Amino acid sequence: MTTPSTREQIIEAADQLFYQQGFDHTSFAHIAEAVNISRGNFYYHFKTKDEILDAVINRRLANTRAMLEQWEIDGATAAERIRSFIDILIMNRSKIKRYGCPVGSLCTELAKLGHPSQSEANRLFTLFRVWLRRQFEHLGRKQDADELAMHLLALSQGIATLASAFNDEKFIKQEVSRLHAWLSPYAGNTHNTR
Amino acid sequence: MTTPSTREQIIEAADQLFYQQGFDHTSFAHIAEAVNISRGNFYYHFKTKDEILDAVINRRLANTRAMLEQWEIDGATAAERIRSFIDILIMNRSKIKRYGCPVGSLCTELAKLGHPSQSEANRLFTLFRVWLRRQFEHLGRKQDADELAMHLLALSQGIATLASAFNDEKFIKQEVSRLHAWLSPYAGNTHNTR
DNA sequence: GACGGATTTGGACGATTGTCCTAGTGTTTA
DNA sequence: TAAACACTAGGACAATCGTCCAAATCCGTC
Repeated sequence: MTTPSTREQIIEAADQLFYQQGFDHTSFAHIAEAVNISRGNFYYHFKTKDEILDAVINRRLANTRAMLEQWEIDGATAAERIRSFIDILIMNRSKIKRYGCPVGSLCTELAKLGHPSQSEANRLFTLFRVWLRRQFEHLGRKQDADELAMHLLALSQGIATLASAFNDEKFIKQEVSRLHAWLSPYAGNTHNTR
Repeated sequence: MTTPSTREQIIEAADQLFYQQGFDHTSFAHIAEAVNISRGNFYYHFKTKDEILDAVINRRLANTRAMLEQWEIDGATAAERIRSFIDILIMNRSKIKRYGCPVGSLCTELAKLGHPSQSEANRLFTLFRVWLRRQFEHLGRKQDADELAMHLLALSQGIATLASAFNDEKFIKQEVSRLHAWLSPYAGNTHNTR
């Protein structure tokens, strides 16, 4: 068990703080306190705050790719794999209730700031979109696979937003049940190979 | 045609800027420039920035109430009234594409900031929720009226978020069509009084 | 033990933030 | 005309922001 490098500690702390407090509102002082280093130390590891943001986004991209690959390994059928996606709403419900969706809230904030890394952050959405699209194609929905993927993505976003606004975990469970019921007709009568 | 008071001009400018740039990132200087007044003038009209926020929220609450009442007047049936709600996604698609949903993005930001006016902002969501619930009750769905209302609200949120991230107006139209198709089974075979 | 590169510290910097005050300009009322 | 009031301009203020630097410290190598 090696101790993570300072650079990685900064990225990890920034990742969490950007999620919990937002990018703009998170200052160097906040991150420094979390990692327990001096403010001046940042310049050695990152030239600007935007460089930290890029590192955080890359970290999230890598984590997301790893997660999708794992689902690909664990899920025997495409329907099962899509259920893995739906169930992250349940698994992360506690944090979602407090801070919403990490992807959606970051993209929305960067859009409002007109931030140059906006397109990089949006790649997180694209990752899910492409992956989900492929799953729906496996379910024999070649025609509207992308539409179904986007629909599922959109609903997940909205669920996170409302769960946070109404501080309601039960709503998440309710909508997840709805989603599973919505998915089941697609799940049947196809050869669910990968 | 009377010229609006300075106070109202401030609130209106702040409303737009909070939507376009976010609350935290919008400074007194931004608003002052938009209204063309000196920065020092603020203190006469508003003691703190939070007071401006409250005024903006109240303005949005009033506007939303007026809009819902108008829909109540214009729509002959409950289904027609719900369609009015769905169609704001189309009407505002240009701004939604750029800045997302004004309600959702504000509530998400205030939640991350831990801002005291968070609950006030969430009343905007409640306004829509209660109104939609009543419409679904009119459609004879007493049992799950609230669930349907929340579902519709959530999907609208997600559509706005993704349309903004992917900079895609066509996606809005696509999802609105889906929504109308989703609604039509509910719309039939009931007495659609108000 | 001495050297040298990697890492960290604490603080300086100019700019910007929200807040607050005083002086001044208008406009209405007596 | 004079007093009272509503409103505005401009700047001071302490704090905080992101950025940047010089000096100190750590640590492995000769």
